[in-house]
Amino acid sequence: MSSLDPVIHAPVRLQACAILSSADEVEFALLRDALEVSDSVLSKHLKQLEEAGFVKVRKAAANGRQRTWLSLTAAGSKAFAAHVRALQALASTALAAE
Amino acid sequence: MSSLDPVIHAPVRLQACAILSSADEVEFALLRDALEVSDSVLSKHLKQLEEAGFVKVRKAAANGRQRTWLSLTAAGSKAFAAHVRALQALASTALAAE
DNA sequence: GCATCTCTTTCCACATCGGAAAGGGAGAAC
DNA sequence: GTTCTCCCTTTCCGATGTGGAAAGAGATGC
Repeated sequence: MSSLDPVIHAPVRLQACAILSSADEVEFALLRDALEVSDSVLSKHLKQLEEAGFVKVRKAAANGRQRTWLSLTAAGSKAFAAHVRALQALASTALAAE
Repeated sequence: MSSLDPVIHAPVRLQACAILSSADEVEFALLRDALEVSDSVLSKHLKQLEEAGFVKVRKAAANGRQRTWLSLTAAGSKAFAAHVRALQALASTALAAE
């Protein structure tokens, strides 16, 4: 019945996708702080999203330090949007009773 | 950061709450079929919701067979509504970028 | 009694998760 | 040019969650 993608549904990744969908690119450290997770935890979640083809990783050995920039792929945006729609469908089922 | 309740967020329980919130009472078998899970799986998820104070179980040894009726408690409705609001907040963050 | 229906509980194997710590890899410092 | 530091990655670990199968339990119906 459900079209809830488990790769996206996990709280950390769901919120990561929401943040990523709100900007072209987001820095690793910014995402880590926003989600309030450790480096390793974020890295592991991003790996899952990347392996699912939802996130693109860009390493920029930019001015001085190296930084990692994350963004949703087209497939990622699409999957996230579908996920949100599925959640909204759930919620509207609920709201219909009020 | 997140106000996503893990007891509610798990897909099976999230959908169970959505269904329960759309009716006064729902029969065990109907919920099981709607969620497409086995008896044991539904029973275990309901137990978690019950222990969290979100679901009330009513056993009706009614006409012939015994039936189990489920409903959200006031706390359950409140928690589910809060959860939906948290999800909507996430989604709106995302939509702001479009 | 004995079977039947309707859950509930137990057992088990497996996946997921987070934290700590060790491991790179790329510049910066000296 | 070796060492240091920064910025992630990966590994290791224990804890938790999940589903399926099967046994159990409680209330009828025969």
